[in-house]
Amino acid sequence: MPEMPEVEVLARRLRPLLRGKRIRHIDVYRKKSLRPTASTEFQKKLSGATFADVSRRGKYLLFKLRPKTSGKEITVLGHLGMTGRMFIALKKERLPKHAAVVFDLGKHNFVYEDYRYFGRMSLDLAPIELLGPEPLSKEFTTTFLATGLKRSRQPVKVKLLDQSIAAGVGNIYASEALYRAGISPKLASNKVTGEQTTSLWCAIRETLRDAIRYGSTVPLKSMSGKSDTLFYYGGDGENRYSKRLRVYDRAGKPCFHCGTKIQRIAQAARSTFFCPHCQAL
DNA sequence: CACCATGTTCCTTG
DNA sequence: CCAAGGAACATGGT
Repeated sequence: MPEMPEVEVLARRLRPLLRGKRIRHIDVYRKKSLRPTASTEFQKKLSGATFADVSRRGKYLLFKLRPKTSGKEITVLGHLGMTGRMFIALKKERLPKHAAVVFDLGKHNFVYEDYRYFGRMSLDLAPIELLGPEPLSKEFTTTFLATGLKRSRQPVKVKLLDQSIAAGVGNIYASEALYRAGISPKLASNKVTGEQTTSLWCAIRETLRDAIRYGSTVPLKSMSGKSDTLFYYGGDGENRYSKRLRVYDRAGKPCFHCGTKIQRIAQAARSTFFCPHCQAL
């Protein structure tokens, strides 16, 4: 689920569903999913609190809550890792096998589940201090991007995953943005020209904006077919969105622009997809 | 058994 | 001090 557009769509979906809901009780099935916060502290601080807002920063979700007794607002940070999901379900519905934390909201549960447990929910806000600007905000300028790229010899695809460059860009959209910009993922960051920086800047923003729009218009369905898991992810499908991802997970398939076979390579132990013709070095 | 998977952090090496 | 590479975290699917 979890790159910036997916998290943004999730935040938008959760916001109206959680606002005003009071937490009766919290079940912690996986204490490590709250690291570094202790489960006792988490439960004590949040039991009786009311959700006031849900927002996003990079790939992190921010839950704002009003405490039970008057006091200052509480912020809970959420991260979905690779496989995290969050959704609202009727209490009578069976919990998923890998439910990590479940908030009792009365008639409904707010469920955080994550079968690989790379994600987390915590009261520690330190992670967001290290993030670079939001790529769709005015703080993210071509100059900022150029400066970030200039002092690295890493391949530009690898550098795009650095959250201090543009918060929220992940492995899928890094490949997608480079394809749109016509830049080889292997090009060293400090060799990216000024002109290329500008097209990359545009491509990052277009790619993310399009992905948010896609997620905002497509019905988010569950994999189980039961409750709405508020989940979306997927490459080529049979539906009208089949061209949403242009290179990611399309190794061996023809480039939509020139027909050349899309290539998959490994960079920093992660897959990169690109068109060797449209993104020549 | 092998290799792959939307992410981050820690440890080592240079 | 920093940049870069690799492993670890954990549970699957193919």
